[in-house]
Amino acid sequence: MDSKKEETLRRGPWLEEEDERLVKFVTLLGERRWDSLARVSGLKRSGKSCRLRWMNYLNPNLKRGRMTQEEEIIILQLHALWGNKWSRIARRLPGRTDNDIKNYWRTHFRKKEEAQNYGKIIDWGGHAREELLRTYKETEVARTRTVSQDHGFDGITNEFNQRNMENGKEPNGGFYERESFGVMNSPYENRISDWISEISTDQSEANLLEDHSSSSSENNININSGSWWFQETRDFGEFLCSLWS
DNA sequence: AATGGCCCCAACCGCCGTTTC
DNA sequence: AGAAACGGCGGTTGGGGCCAT
Repeated sequence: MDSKKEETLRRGPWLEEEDERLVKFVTLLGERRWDSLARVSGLKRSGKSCRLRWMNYLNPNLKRGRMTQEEEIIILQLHALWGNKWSRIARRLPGRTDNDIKNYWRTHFRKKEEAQNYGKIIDWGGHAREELLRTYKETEVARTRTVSQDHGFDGITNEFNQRNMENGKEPNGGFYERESFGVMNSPYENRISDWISEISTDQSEANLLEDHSSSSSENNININSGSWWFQETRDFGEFLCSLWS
C-alpha cells in the first residue's frame, strides 16, 4: 500500500451509504478479492477494511444479540481446551464471529479467569484433562443435571431469567450468577460434556504425555495442547449434530 | 448535574500463511 | 522459484451507553 493511496482511504466508523454500497458489491462480486472489490466499488476503504466490515457486521448470516447460555458454555469449554483460538471457536458457533467471541470473552470471562476459582478450570497443569473434567463435573454438571431433568432447559432458562428480572438484573445476566442459581447445562451442554469425557478417556495416554511434554514447560502449560484429543479433520459441527439428535 | 467505572462492540494494527502472478 | 497480493488471525484501542456515586 503506497502512502498516496493510503492518504485517500477513509478510516473509522462506516457510513450507511458505505454499508449499502459494500453489500451491493459483495452480492455482485462475492466474498473475495477484497482489494479489487474495494477499488471497483469506489469505496474509499482498504480491501481489508471492507472484508472486516462484511465479515463482522454486514453478513446476513450473522447472529445478533446476546450470547445464549448454550453459547456461553461452548465458549467456556472450547476456550479451556484451545485457548485464544477465537476463529476456531467461532467456527463452532454459527453466526458468531471471532470478534464477537473475543469481545465476549474479554468482557465476561477474562477477569474471572484471573480470579481464583476459574483459573483452576483453565489451568490444566500437570493433571491435564482430569482436572478440567473433574472441576467441571463437580461444580457444574452434576449439580445442574437434576434441575435440568426436572424442568427442561427452556424452563430453567425462563425461570432463571425471571428470577434475575425480579432481582432487577438483566435476563441474560452474568455467568457466575447463573452458575450459583444452578443453571448451567442444556441437553446440548450435557452431550458436549459427555463427549469431552468420552473422547478424553478414549485417547491414548501416550499421546497425551507426548503432547504435554513437547508443548509445555514445567510451569507454563500450554492449554492449546488440548488439540491432542481433537483433530481438525473431524467435522465437529456434524459431530455435535449427532450428539444433539 | 458531574464524574468515574464498567460493559459492549466496532474497528484497526501487525504478523503470518496462502495464493496468485 | 520468488515476489507481491491477498486473506486470516489474535491483540489492542477507542468511543458510546449505562449506572452508581
